[in-house]
Amino acid sequence: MSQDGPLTGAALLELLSRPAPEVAPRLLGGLFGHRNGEGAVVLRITEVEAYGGPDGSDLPDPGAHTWRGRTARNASMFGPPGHVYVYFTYGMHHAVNLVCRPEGTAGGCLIRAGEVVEGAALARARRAAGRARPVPDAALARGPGNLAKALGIDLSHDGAPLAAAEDTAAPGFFLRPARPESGAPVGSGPRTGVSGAGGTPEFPWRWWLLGESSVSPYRPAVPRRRR
DNA sequence: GAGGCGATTGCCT
DNA sequence: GGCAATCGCCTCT
Repeated sequence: MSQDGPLTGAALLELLSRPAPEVAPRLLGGLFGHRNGEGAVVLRITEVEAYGGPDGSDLPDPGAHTWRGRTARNASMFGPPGHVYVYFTYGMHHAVNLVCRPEGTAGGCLIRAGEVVEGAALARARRAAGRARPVPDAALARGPGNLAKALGIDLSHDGAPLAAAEDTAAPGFFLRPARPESGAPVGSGPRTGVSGAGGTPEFPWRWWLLGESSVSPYRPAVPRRRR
């Protein structure tokens, strides 16, 4: 994939090399897109969460998949920045993170929600699969599982590189962060669905654009009942 | 090798 | 608001 737009590629890598809680708010309002053989879907990011590293690291995060160290599943989170970490959960949902921090250190930003600004027809078709009712446009990419589905993302994309600008011909991912001076009102709070210490107000590592209908509702982690 | 559970979602009551 | 669906990964035996 064409990796380096002249200046933007370097700027993107510089941004993504920082700790995730620093990067995440900067992603709000930016564009994130994915193109494959079916076409491209592009989002304006409206909700993100930051995740850190393992116990004993310089950014320990008991709510992160990396908390117990590197495994085959989370290896991408320890990889170089400017790539994506895709995981599969609940037996049916995928979610996508942008890997942050230099290689060897773990961190990432979970893209939780966005407003579809390009490829809405394709996103609608993907989201409609297996459903009785149509999906409102504001909900096409509301929630990490829905967002991954709208973008056509699955485990085969884990570790894929991120380009700094959209190449309208090449398949793959691209990211265009928001301009730092864009002063849109932002909310922040505890991360959704994170259990244990990582879900406490001490980790207010979720950010969203206020007043956006595509932002997912907050849900605290619910301990699963035993059968 | 087995068992538990999850950075969720959508339907049902 | 409650809860089933569904399976790969992780932990423990």
